[in-house]
Amino acid sequence: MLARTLAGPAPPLEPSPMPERSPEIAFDQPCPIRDVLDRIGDQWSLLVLAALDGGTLRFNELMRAIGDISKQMLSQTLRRLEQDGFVRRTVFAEVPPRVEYELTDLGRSFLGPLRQLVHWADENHRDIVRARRSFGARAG
Amino acid sequence: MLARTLAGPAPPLEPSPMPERSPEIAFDQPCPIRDVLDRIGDQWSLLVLAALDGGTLRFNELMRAIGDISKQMLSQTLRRLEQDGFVRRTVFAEVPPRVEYELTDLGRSFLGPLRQLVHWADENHRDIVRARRSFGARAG
DNA sequence: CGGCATCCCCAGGGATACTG
DNA sequence: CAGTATCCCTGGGGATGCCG
Repeated sequence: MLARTLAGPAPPLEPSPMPERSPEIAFDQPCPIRDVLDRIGDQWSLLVLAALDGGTLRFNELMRAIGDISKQMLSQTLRRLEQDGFVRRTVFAEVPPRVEYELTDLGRSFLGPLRQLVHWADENHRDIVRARRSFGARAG
Repeated sequence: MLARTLAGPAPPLEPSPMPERSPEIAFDQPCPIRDVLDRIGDQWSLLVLAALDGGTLRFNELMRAIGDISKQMLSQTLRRLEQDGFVRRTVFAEVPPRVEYELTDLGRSFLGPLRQLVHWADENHRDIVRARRSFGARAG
């Protein structure tokens, strides 16, 4: 299946007609990209990462910052991000309890490519909306 | 909600509490990024785009290329990508019917940022897997 | 061949209540 | 405050069949 293609070695910025396959790569997940995208591709992970880009936040601060996320989802999302090494969780032995979340180096390094994507989205959103409209005009 | 932050030109490094919603912000989608991500963030869009990076393909060729996608999902994914202007669909009046899919300029331009992300995923996948394992060691 | 329509199932996720 | 446990329901998406 094509999943392998996405996992190719280096992303040539030049248009390369032949995507090379690396036959020997097969760890836990068949495709690193699918693996990564399955995580950050969910409804909330990117929002959480973006929120933490501003600095350390506590659980409820994150809830308020994102606004429309449930406790359960925030909790689950944070655990996964922590698990994958994007986020560091620090518990303070206080009363009432305090837990702080912050980006790790890995998490911060991810924001680079992410910003590229965000930038592209910003730049091209108008075109997309326009395409969508004109498509709506042609079809129903 | 935080969605706006992702759409901003430059993410504010100051922790800016935005507890209130902006009721007036409502184009088609509240946030370009959410809008774009909701599309390409699904299970299949990126795979389709990657497949078409190699060149024009027909419907069944795409099915075979991706391998584990159903007709319905491929059809739906292609329609959305076409709708958003990433993909061009060409129907040939032949018997049997022939339909070809190819990337538009917009679609191709998107592969730039995408490759950055792919590159990052490739580079850091090992670290992620490692983090995941060590987390599994600490917790259950 | 290239799809849309239909059926059907189950897991993702919201709401709520409870705990440390 | 910072979660976990439980319930419940919706809709995403697979399988299949039909049509141009």
